[in-house]
Amino acid sequence: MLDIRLIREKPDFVKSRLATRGGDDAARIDDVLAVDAERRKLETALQQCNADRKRLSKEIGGARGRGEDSSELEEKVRKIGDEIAELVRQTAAAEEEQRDLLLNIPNLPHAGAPIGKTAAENPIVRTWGEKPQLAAPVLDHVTLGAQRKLFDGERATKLSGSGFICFTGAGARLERVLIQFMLDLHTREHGYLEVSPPFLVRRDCMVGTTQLPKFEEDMYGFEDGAMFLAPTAEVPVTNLHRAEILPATELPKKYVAYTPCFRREAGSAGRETRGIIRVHQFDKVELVKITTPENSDTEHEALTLDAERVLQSLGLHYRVIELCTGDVGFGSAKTYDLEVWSPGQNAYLEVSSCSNFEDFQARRMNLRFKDAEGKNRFCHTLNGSGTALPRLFAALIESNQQADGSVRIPEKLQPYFGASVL
RNA sequence: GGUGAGGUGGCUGAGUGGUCGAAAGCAGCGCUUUGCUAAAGCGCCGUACCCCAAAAGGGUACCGAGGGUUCGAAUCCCUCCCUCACCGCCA
Repeated sequence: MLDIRLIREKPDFVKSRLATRGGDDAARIDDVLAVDAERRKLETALQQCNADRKRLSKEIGGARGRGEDSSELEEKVRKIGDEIAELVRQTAAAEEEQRDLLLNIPNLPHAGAPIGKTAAENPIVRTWGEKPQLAAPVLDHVTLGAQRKLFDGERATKLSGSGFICFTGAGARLERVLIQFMLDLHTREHGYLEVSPPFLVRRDCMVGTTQLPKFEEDMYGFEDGAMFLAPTAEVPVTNLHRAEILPATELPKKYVAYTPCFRREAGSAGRETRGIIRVHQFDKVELVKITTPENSDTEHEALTLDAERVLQSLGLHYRVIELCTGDVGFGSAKTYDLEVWSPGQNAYLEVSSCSNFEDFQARRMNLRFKDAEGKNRFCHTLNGSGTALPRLFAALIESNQQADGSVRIPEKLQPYFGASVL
């Protein structure tokens, strides 16, 4: 959520920053400003009435204490009471309208974000490793998975419908081992605290981390929208500190969490749906940082490197791209995507998205910290998916396939997996 | 799921209809005195929002949340959430 004061004080700046995203968000700024002006007018009138009532009510108390007649005063206050009731109604309506508007306005792109309209304009920041030299024919993960019986899409569909996957045998083992490998890497070498949060969260949490109200159709909700299956661990983990004021000495908070993630993927049927690339339920190991505004850029770079370490450790060729202003997500100011090379698809595949939300989520969650001067300020929140498991899995087996049809297990993973080939 | 007890400022804890934004204590900040650690006295010590060009200043709201009763609610009534205890059921 954007700061209403920033909008009030620098509307042109806000509009021009929003315009770099494309779309008509700039027009909404005028709507917000109009509602804000009206709201404040109402609030001032309401406060005046409240002050009058408070004063007169005390007079009534005093008069009664002295045994004097107060019926005239009471009549006066009764009238003010009616006025207050009406003003309260109007003020509440204006507040709600303002909040609804604000909740649907995206974050301002980071000052240094590359300007662009579509994903095609995302610059490549850096590239690591090289495409593996594989003997022809190069098989994709679907074929490899079928040959090695690593997962069973048909039977998963029998259980839950299309878009679900069931890992089996060595595949299930590899999946589990990747999770543990990542958790160990981030806790032991990068200083993250492991948490294992609930997967079901209240509606408030989904609003806090910007999934709602805009993307409700992509979420699995139930109990009349009161509860949701988390689409990413970012939701429960970031919300751990919702409505808290953290001591500055405790920042940055660094969390790593493994959770399954649930997404409807509404409207994406047929796109990238081959195999296990896009499914409704998948495992993910997520990194979350909560920092001060001063340190958020530095921490964001470090977070991205931490996520990259996973791919490096597994010897997977990847590149880092930065999302341009037209492609960056609704709540994010700045995002790096990690794209791993998929030999089977002969393309780069997004496995990890490292975003800096600045204070956009913190304002929604009322997540603050006490700075050196004792002032309460909003935190900055960052997260990077420490990698979506099925995609990592796919790239891993494709990149390590051997001429004889077996799959080599990367060295770092062997102690976890217990074998060198699959 | 049932029954009971509760939710008050950073913490402890008073307060059952009218100068209560809220006693007192602790912690914290400042000053004074004595002074080796330390002690005593005094003062300050919540958040959000609104008005004001800004500062100064003024105002409103907030005692788990939301409604209601009333001229007036921390205080009375209703609903919900949460915590604790016990009982039941159960992986």
